[in-house]
Amino acid sequence: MKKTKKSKDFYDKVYQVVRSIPYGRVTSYGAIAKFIGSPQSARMVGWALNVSHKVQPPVPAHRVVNRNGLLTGRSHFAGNYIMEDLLKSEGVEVENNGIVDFEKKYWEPSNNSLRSNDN
DNA sequence: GCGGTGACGAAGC
DNA sequence: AGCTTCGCCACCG
Repeated sequence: MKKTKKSKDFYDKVYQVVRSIPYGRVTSYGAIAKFIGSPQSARMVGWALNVSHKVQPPVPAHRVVNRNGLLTGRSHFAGNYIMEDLLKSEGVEVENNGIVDFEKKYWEPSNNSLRSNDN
């Protein structure tokens, strides 16, 4: 009964990592892609997040921004304000479509964090 | 089955 | 320093 995971594995990993993002933290597509094993496949991460809205438990895609810290995918949410509003609600300051102190808020995916949240 | 596209990223110009 | 091209691979027509 092998199911030939194919790309499903990639998607699943993306969701796992994104869900593991701590409150008030953000990460980048490339970081997730790299963590998965395809550092150049950052686009696939974005595509995975594109369908993440129908995945459950819900994936906090608003915590995922590009490597610049810009909210590039905000227009893919229910509203253009959703992503920014959610981030602000979590204590992440957003200005000019970008995350303030992105380096401080930046969270890098790690296997340790997937098992238990102990930073 | 192929070409165009994409919530990215890095390199090239 | 800003724009363009390539790569990556899955999805859509």
